[in-house]
Amino acid sequence: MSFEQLEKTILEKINAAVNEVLGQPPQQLEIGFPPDPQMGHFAVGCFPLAKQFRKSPAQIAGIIADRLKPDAVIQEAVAAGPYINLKIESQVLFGDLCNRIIHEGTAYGTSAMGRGKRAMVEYLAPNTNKPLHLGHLRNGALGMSVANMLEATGHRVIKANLVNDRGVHICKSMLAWQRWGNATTPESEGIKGDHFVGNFYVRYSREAEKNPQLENEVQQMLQQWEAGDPKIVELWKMMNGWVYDGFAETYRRFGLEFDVFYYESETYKLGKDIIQQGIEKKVFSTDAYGNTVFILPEKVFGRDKSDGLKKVTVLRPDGTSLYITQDIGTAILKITDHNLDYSIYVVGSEQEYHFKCLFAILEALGYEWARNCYHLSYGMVYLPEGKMKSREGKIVDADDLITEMVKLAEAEIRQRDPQGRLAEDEIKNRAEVIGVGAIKFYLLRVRPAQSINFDPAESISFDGFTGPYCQYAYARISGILEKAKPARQQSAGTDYSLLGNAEELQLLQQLSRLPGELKNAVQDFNPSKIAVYIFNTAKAFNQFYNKHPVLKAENEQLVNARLGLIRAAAVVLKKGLNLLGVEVLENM
RNA sequence: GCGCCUGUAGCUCAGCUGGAUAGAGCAACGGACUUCUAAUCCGUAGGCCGCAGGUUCGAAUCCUGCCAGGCGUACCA
Repeated sequence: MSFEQLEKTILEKINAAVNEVLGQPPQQLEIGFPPDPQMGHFAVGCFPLAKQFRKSPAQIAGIIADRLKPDAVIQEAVAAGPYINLKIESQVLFGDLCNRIIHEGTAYGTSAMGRGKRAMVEYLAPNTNKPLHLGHLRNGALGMSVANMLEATGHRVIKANLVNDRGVHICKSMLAWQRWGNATTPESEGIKGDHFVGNFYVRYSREAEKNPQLENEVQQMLQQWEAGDPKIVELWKMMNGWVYDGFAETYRRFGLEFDVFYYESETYKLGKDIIQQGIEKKVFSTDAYGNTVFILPEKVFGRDKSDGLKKVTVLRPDGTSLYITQDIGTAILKITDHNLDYSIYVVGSEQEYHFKCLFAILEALGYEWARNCYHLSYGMVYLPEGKMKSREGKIVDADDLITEMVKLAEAEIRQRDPQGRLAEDEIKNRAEVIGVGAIKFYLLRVRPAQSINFDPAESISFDGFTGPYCQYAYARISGILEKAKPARQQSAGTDYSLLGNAEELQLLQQLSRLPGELKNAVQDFNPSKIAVYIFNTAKAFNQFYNKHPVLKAENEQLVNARLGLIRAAAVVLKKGLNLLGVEVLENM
């Protein structure tokens, strides 16, 4: 019997009891957990029945609890105020769930709710004039995690990266290299390509302060690029190539994957024809300045400062396009390229208004799927000194941060291995998994809408509510299972009725929650729910671990039962961490 | 001005589709390693859940108003 079936069985028994004692079946009751597992394994609040039977919830709970006699499933039913607390026979409670989790393995918790649905997760959207920073890491961690969660719920997921590879800012680093680069390359200087190019972007900003004339040169360069000037295009290709090499390294290291790349150099002219069609369909109009505009529906957007209807410009009078123009085109391109059911944009909260407008326009143009476009908005990452600004150098570089965290993890590993028994590459590998895991967990543990005040001291912690804490719980279990092997394989004859102490119950209850937690998390694109859940599960295991021996339990039957429990816990921890994009280690 | 987000322990945050005494981590203090990995565990201390009303048997949670902070507010991306 699965947990869901178990809950259903319990409700059926209660329904039957109510019908017998009170003369009619009850309205919909919900099953939950008592605050303390010692009180019972499940709880049912009787509030909805108060009106139906004109008795206080406590009275009703008492009547029902008296009627529920112990049987093969229910061990005990006790009324506690308005609640009925139920204890379940251990073999049923533990055995069924542990067997199921061990049997299903990584499939545990997954569902088919998205079967047949195709979802695109667009995330990261870097600029090719500078390296990635902490904000990109939050975006990347969110994007990967949401993609993982969608996959785990049966969706076919396409991960897309919309690369901002053109525009004045790109020309700035190009111009700087042209003037002061002396034909150097990332190879010749031994610098990662994106950093190499980023240095020229910074150089430009410095020089432009002294020499305003540079601004004109950049504009001129942009025009040459748009005109397809072979020399400029070649320079652009070469420098972007350097950047992509650099990005690829960071993607690999941080575990970011993409199925499709869209480049703005290829999409920036999209959307214009759609605007033309929209004009014919009278979706767009021309304003007093000659702009082609979309009038935003008052019901949703309200009115502007001077009490007029709000509008958004989609084409300038000279016919040139805007950010939103190409986004309209790209949105349509994505759908036609990949036959999508859902389109998810992982973009910072400062662009909420933009996406609200974009989706409204798409809907007005008659695209039904516009309702299945979601802006996964997330809060900013603030540094102790304030908002990150790359031009002022107030920034946390992604590569630097990763390297720093990995270094700290490495130091920690060496400290635990004073005799130097570990091989160098083993140390390096562990440090990488722990360091990267710590960053991802740190960025995902708060809900997306929350802005993050980046606290270096807190972010480098490996204790408490952190990735390494959860990884450590997994590694501990692996250690035990390793020692138990090969003598004991989980057998169908494991006697789970021996389990039932407070820590075992707490752990089991945690394990039962994964399917529900995943469903909740994916519904509002919120990986923090998984992070919190996995932390609580790791904690439940650690509490159990500290109080009860597994391999040295009183007798062989108990050893086997506890092995089954922690084997199931390992499955859940690994699954949950993987959903966050965090890897696990067998040893730490 | 308007829109969205945020306000919970010294700090960082869970909880927000209303239900049992408001939780966790960090920091502080005190304990537990001859026992399966102490990146762990246990304990102590710490709260007008921004303020004021309202709805309800019941409000951190829902509604209204106010206060404070962040982000945005077409013709940048």
